[in-house]
Amino acid sequence: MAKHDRDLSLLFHALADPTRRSILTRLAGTPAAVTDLAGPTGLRLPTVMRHLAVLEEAGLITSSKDGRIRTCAVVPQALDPVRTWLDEHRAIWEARLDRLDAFVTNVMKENGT
Amino acid sequence: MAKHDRDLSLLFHALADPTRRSILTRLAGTPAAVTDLAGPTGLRLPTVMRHLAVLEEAGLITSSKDGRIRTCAVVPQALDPVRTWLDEHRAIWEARLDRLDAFVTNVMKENGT
DNA sequence: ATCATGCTTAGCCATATCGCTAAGTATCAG
DNA sequence: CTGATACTTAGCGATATGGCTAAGCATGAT
Repeated sequence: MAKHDRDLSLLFHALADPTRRSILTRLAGTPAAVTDLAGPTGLRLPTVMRHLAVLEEAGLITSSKDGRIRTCAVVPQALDPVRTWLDEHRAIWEARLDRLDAFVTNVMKENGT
Repeated sequence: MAKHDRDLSLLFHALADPTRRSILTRLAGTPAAVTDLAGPTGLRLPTVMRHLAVLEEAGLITSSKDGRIRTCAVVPQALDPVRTWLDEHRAIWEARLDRLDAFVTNVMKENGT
């Protein structure tokens, strides 16, 4: 439970910036070099590097250097914890909405969670 | 597309803090008063108030005051934009993983999306 | 009227974030 | 070797964040 706290915080924080999200979107189709990623943002290279570092720390992207070119690529499974958190909470929230709190409690008992 | 940018940033930022996530979790089952929410965090009231303000600005909770007690409750649909963003990106990312980009494009055409 | 309770506001401090420039380092081309 | 390219590092400034205390205000109980 509390174990994933840091992961989640890093992930959510990484996703909280429009520039970083646009980088992720741009990176979705194909891996790209740092300069290619910087282009459309209109930001300077060091600034973009920082964003990439944040994304990499959160585990959302990987990068490797070939010659003088660093290529960045997306890490699809990285979003799993976010998705899990979302699913759990949506379940509880909607249960509350439908006034089925008891039901949820029951399901959780059945799952042994 | 760019229209939801601010919403998403506010949402992700609100979710990036462990204290705020714990408040949301605590609030999942039942609405609660500010003091009740502050208790388990070990933080002072003004600090908790700030967290609540962030959550409310992001649309994740609502609050109303009855007498001198402010009661906070979760807003379940608030997570929809997050879920949407996640779904879209997971689709693209996994497509890339499985090298089935063409297939996804196809499905999207069939769905008229 | 008085006091306790529950929230609210104002303001301080430390640290983090996001942008930048300037000056590196490391390839690759000629 | 020289120069261009592609990143990298160092460090600065403005603003935002997350915590606090102290003091204020409104309501409920006595």
